[in-house]
Amino acid sequence: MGRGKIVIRRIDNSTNRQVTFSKRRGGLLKKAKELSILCDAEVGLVVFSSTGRLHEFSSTKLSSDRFLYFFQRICL
Amino acid sequence: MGRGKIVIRRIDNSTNRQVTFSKRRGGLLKKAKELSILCDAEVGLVVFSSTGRLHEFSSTKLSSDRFLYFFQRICL
DNA sequence: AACTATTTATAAGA
DNA sequence: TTCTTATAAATAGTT
Repeated sequence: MGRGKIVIRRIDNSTNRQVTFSKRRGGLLKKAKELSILCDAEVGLVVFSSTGRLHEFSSTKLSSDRFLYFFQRICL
Repeated sequence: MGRGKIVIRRIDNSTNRQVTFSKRRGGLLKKAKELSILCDAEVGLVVFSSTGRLHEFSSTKLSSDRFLYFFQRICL
């Protein structure tokens, strides 16, 4: 979406990468919230930038047991 | 996006809600993957449907310490 | 499950 | 870097 079509690969230029990160991070959070509201779903979202900082998390409180199930799938 | 503009509120009709869930779940996962690739970011995404089933999770393996930090923010 | 009219997101540019 | 806008992409309603 935008003035030109892009290929999905790591953006080399760090300034451009930062700008794109800010824009798309916001868009992703918005869509996560919309999905949870429209469809009555629990949604958890975590985004760590390449510098290691946590920038966003979900709008929804997940139950601990569901989160731990997620943990097992993602980390173990 | 679509034939008409919608208001972001719970979709009452369960068939429509299921269809929208399937469409938007796919779109959200795609965008999560794109963000992680384009911006070299770690992204974790969990979506539980209203029936309680885990349908998606992130394309990225998060480190346990980052995940536990996320856990503290979301669940505690 | 496909289609397409429209809305929405966003890549470049100012 | 914040705002704008042309264009790509997602998707709501339809078949």
